Amino acid sequence: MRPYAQVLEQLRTAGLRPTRQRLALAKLLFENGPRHMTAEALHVEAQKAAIRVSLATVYNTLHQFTEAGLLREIVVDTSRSYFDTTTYEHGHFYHEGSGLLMDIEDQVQLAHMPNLPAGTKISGVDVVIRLSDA
Amino acid sequence: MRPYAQVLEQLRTAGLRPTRQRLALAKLLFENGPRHMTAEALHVEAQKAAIRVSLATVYNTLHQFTEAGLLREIVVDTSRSYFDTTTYEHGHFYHEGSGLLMDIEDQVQLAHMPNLPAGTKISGVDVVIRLSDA
DNA sequence: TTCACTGCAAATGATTTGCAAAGCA
DNA sequence: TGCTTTGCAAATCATTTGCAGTGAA
Repeated sequence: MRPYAQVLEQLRTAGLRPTRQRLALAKLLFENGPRHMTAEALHVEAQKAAIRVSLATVYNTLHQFTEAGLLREIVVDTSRSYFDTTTYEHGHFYHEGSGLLMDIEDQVQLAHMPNLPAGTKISGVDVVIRLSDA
Repeated sequence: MRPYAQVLEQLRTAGLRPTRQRLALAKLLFENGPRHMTAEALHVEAQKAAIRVSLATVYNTLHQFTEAGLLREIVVDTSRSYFDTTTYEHGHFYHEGSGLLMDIEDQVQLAHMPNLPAGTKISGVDVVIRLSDA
C-alpha cells in the first residue's frame, strides 16, 4: 500500500515521466498490499482492468520501477521473472507446483555470515524455501 | 571426485544406458572436484576435449543426471541454468559480474525455520549470497 | 528386432529491440 | 519544439522437441 505521492516522487527522482501507463500499472502494483507479479500476469490484470498497455511496456515498466527502487526482482525460476513490491530484504516461500511466491513474514536470518571471497562484497542475500504439497 | 563405479551404479539405477556421451560428460563433470556448469559451458568443454556430443544431448544429459541424483540444479539467474556436482544442501556465492557460482564452504543455516503455509512441506532451502566487486 | 539414444534442425516461450507514431514538458 | 514513451512486429536466446538414423541388449 504505497502512497501515490511516493510513487510520483520516485518516478521523478528516477527521471521517469508519470505517463498514463506507468501510473495505472503502479496503481495495480501498489494499491493492493504486498504482491509478487510476473510481467505476463500484470499484463493480464491490466487488460481486465481495461487498461490499454502493451506487454512490451509492462516489461519496460517493471524494469524501470526496479531500477527506481519501487520493486525488487526475485529469482526463483529460470523460466520467468518475478517482481516483488516489498523491497527490503526478506525471504520467500516458493510453491513449485503452483508458481506462487510468498513473502516469509518471520525474520529469516543466517545463523552466521560466511567469510566472503577476497575482493568481494555482498550485494544481496536471497533465501528461498521451496514448498510442495504436504 | 565421484568414483566411476558410483556413476555407473547411479546410471543403472536410473535406467540410463552408459553411452559414450554420458560417460564422457560424467568424466568431465565429476573428475575435477566440485563444479558448477551451464549446458553451454559443458558443451564447449566437451568440444575442447574432442568429445563429439550435440548441445541437445548435453541438455538431456544434465537433466537426466539431475533426476538420477548425480547433479543438483541451482537457480540464480533467469537467463541460464546452473548444475552443481555437489548434491547435498549447501549455500552459494554468486558473482553477478562474472556469472561465477561457488559453493559456500562454511555451514550456512537459518537462525530459525519459519512456520510453513498450511498443507505444505519443504522441498528445499536455497541460500544465495550475491557478490559484487569490493 | 526392438527400444533407447543421439543429432539435427525446427519449434518454443519469455524477454528484448528497432523504429515510426503519439505524448508530454 | 524536442526529447520521451509507447506499441507493434520482428529479433533474440536459452532451452526443448520431432523425428529419422544409429546403437546397444
